[in-house]
Amino acid sequence: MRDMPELPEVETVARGVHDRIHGEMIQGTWFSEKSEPFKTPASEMETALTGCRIDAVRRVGKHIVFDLTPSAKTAEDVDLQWLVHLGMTGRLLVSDVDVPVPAHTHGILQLSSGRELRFVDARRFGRMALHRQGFSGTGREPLEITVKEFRELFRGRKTSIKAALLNQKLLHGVGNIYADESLFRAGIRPRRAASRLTVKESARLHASLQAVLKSAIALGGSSVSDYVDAAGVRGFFQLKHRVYMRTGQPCLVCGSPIRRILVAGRGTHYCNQCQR
DNA sequence: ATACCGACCTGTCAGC
DNA sequence: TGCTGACAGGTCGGTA
Repeated sequence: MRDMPELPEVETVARGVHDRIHGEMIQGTWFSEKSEPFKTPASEMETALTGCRIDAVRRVGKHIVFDLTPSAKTAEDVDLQWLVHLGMTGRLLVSDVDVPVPAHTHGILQLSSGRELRFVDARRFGRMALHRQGFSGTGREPLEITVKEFRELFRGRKTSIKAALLNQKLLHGVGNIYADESLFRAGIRPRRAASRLTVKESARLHASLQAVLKSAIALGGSSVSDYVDAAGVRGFFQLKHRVYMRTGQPCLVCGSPIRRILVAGRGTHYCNQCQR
């Protein structure tokens, strides 16, 4: 089981990084040669970030947003933000400078406390970028959307409900694990057409999605320090998930074997008895 | 416009 | 034992 940063994990990381480094100044930066995956060129990030104060670190969707105050304020940079997306394998570490830099480190912020914020990402699906207009994400926040708005997201969508849940332009923050888990808890098959959910079903899905995300955030809280300071999440997910990666194992509700199919190109896990 | 699919990238693991 | 290939998936860009 690998760590796959979705909303709860990103929330956990963002809170942990905020608690450790907010208020610090960025005294310098380093970015790896492999700058191709970066949305903003490394030289541009270097120039913009150096001298900034980190006011806050927070989550928007699956993005980690650093709210910055530049040293020499210009109108252009008043709302400067630094965005980090962890992709599949990205980690943010707060380390003392004498701690060896891990393999696959692609970005470092040198902080006024003498520590460093390090972005480590073996697979390089992660991204770093500057943003200047107030980043609000690509879609709606799953934890804030009302049940009525939630239902309206899927109106006219020919695609499956699972694909719709994963579509970051509709909701942002939901990934493969929480899509499967919330559909199981709502009793809805992943291949159901999004536009065909009944009012009751979309209400159940809204409730179960929020419940599972909140529950995972609560569990993630205890993993914050481990995650940020050291190696990574040691699979606190398995304790909670009921279908994800449980192919062939008995459903925890009815006992029938959990099935695995491909939906929207993703491994998708569900119970054929409990989900209709 | 919406929807779908392959590419990106490398660590892990099953199977020989 | 050691190697090979399939697999994992968030997002983006190309195509239907």
